[in-house]
Amino acid sequence: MLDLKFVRENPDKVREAMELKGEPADLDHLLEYDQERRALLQEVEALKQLRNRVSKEIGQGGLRGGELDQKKEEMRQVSDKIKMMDEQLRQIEAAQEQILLRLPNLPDAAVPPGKDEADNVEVRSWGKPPRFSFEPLPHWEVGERLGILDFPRAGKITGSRFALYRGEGARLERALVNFMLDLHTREHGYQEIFPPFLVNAASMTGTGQLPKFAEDAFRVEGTDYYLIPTAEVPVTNLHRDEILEAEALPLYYVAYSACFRAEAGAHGRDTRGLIRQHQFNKVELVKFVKPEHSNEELEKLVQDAERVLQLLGLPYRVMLMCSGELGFAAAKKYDLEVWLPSAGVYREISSCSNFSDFQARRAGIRYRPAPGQKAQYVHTLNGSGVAIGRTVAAILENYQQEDGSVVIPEVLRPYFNGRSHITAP
RNA sequence: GGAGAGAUGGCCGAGCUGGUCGAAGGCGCACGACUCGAAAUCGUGUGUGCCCGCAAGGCACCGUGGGUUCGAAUCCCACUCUCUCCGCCA
Repeated sequence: MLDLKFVRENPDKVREAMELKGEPADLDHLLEYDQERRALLQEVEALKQLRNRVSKEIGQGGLRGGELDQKKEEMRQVSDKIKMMDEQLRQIEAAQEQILLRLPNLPDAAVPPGKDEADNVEVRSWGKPPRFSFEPLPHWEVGERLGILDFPRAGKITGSRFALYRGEGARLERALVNFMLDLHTREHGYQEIFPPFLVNAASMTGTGQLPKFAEDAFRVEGTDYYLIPTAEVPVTNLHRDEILEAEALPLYYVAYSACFRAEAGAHGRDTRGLIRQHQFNKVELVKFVKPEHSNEELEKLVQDAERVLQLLGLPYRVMLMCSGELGFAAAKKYDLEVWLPSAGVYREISSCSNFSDFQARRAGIRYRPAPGQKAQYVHTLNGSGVAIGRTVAAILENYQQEDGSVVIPEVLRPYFNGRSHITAP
């Protein structure tokens, strides 16, 4: 959320941001409501002042019979009027809030302007795509031949866009979760969190999923609970409505969670394999930092995510997202894209964003810069460290052998009793 | 699921027979005094948001939402959450 005062004073900047991001919102009405609200507020506050003053007079007991009754009657009418105006005010404020919650964050100055992924900028790449002496198969075929992925059964049990892992496949998924958690907690200084997978509407609003993207989330019928689309939601909201001590910053958290996405509007895209699922696993990195450090913290966050892919030996590139690809809440974002040999393309496997104070303002996450000073909003960041399902896909494809087996990356072998291959039973 | 207790400022905690309560007291914190310096001690100060604005000022907030009243932290109703006990249960 943007600061209303900032919006009022810099409507052009807000408009520019909406255009750059392709995230339109009703700024004109917001500004109208703002004017209306302030005028009404002055009126009603004058009435409240009057009521407070007269009520105090009455309380002091100086008034006698007729005069007392007259004042009470007057104030009764004033109160009625106040009640009406307060209700009006409440409606304006609610309408205003709805628009304000739909205004996108401003892009960071370093973000390249652009419309779609063609305008993203490659920052660096790592590793070389492997050469095959045979035609590499897509990961779902590798997995199905090995008997470790079973999409037909997942479809029977639940429906499309769900996966079932079996045997070494299930173990691979679990190994990756543990490997990533171990790496980030032991070597990168993150504290492990295991959060609830269901959150309330306030939390979804705090990180920006609501109100704008309600159709992307699964909601539990008859409740106020949503299945989390990412651990970012519970972990960022961990400090909702809190004032943190300056010495406590920066805070680094890492969390494994299942993630649930309705994938509304994704009909026909990535219908096969593990790339786009309604439920997938992810290890997420979340940071709370002082505003002046957020961009350097983003760089470190990206490197922490890259480390996962490097240790797994998976070729990838780092892309700086252009304004149009930034999304609603981010000020700056990098994607890590991993090489998928079967399609011959790089696919997103991690997304690392600096949200500046956008989420912090929504969620009321502040810190006190120095004792006695006014609390101000922290900056929040998060990034996948990394998505598990897509990592499985990348491993199956990059490490597949001509005989149908898959080499287990060395760092994962401790989780496989030292074994080096996944082979068909 | 049943019964009871509670929710107050950065934290703890009074107030809850309605007005003198934005709220005692303590802790914490800031500044000052004392000191070579520090601790201890003493003094002063210290919530948030909004409106107006040169300044002064005003309004709101005591879990949330309603109600009663000239006036509500205080009374009434509903809801949420926390704790205790009982039941059920992985």
